Amino acid sequence: MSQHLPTAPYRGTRDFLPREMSVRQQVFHHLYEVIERYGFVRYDGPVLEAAEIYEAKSGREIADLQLYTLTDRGGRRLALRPEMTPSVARMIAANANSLQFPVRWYSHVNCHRYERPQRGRVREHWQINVDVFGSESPRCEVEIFELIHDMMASVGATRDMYVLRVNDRVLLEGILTHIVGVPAERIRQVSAVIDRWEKYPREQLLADATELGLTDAQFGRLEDALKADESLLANLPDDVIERSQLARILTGPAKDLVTYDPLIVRAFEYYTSTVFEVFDRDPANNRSLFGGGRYSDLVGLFSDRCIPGFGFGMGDVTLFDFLNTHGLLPQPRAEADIVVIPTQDTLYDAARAVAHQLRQAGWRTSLPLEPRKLGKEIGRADKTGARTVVILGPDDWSTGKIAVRNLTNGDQRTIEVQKVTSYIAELMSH
RNA sequence: GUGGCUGUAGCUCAGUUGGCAGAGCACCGGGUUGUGGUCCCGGUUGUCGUGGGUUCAAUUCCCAUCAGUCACCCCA
Repeated sequence: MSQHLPTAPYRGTRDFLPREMSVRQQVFHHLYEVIERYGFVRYDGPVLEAAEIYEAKSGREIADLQLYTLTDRGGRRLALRPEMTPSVARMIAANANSLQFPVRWYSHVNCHRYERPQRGRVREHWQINVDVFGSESPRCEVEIFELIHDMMASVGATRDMYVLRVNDRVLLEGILTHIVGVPAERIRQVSAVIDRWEKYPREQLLADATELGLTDAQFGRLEDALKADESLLANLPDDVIERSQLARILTGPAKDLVTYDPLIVRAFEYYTSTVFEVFDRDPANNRSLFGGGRYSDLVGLFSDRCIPGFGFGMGDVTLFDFLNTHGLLPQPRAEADIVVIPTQDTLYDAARAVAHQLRQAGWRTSLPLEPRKLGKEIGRADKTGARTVVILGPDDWSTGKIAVRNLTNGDQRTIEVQKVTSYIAELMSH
């Protein structure tokens, strides 16, 4: 009685078999292409980092509860990266003296968080990270927002399927300070209440606010402020508006890229002004798809230089839920375009030569590895998705000919072997 | 970390007044020797998630545990 190891992947992690991988590759290929079209260049980095880089700025929840940590043989405390932003900030700091700012960088990496798996959330996810470093200009925001819409369009999404909700912590702070009258030391806690605004009943929010020292009148002003549109910004002092990149966007021609929403807060502590989240409009995925923001100080963890960053992370789990919900997932790609089948084992080397010719011409071509009856082999070729089979039989071959069968419509023609690539090119073109 | 639901062949599932397990699909082979997608025939596959308990006997009842799933917390 043998005891085998489990075949299931570790909880919250996923195997990607070729069929799923094909779908993923197609989707990500579209995204990479759009990102690179904006002039972003790809980087990568280690999955292990010093645990400290997350404990400083990522937020208590992540550092205390969701970090995979380990101690190496030298006693160093390490963590599996739960997100990429601290890593890229580290790389920027390390290479700041040789980079020409601003830089546009992107990556696609796996990140780990120790969480309880459920819809939209696993323990290892694959996240695309897109960041601009070295510019305070609101043009960073505009460029990234435009990029996001292009990325969504590239995978088939239309603007009615999702919404890009944007806020600015500078504006939020201004509202809390100057309109609601929240003391500076309570801003963060009140922000956390706002983060939960859409999920909690009003009584709960009121109770939380009261506990933080807000009067009923203040809570009323908070409610009104959070319901208001961008006209509210007129009530804020000039110096607050001055410090906000978003305020300038909301009054300019790029305004229609985003929806201003004072409820967007985000948990990462390192965000300093603009914050945004993309939401699926379908109620089946009632959570944010992905998001990002502006962080002025993160590079400062590693260096005296102050290099601002602005960017976002897009995780695969929520993205694929979105694509699935909207029927936007592509079909897996066929394993091969063409299968070359010898009807007798003695014709294997001849088939190999024909296959080689087709591969030289760029076709994905496979040969059976085990001898089988022709009918079986054609059936197998069909199931793998090949649209064409080339059949080598002794009679045809002795006169320099082969049979080419179109599996889509069953048409078959016997042609001279020298013409195989041009004939198939013609066949595949429609 | 908290709570609800679920756990039988590779997949989707059926299977109780407790008696040593089934279907469809998939996979493999055959229906005469070089022609698939339909049809017919045959075959492989399960410690009934795991460990205990009750019982003459448990897939079926009880407990625990693990896993999946949904919600909460939080977030991507």
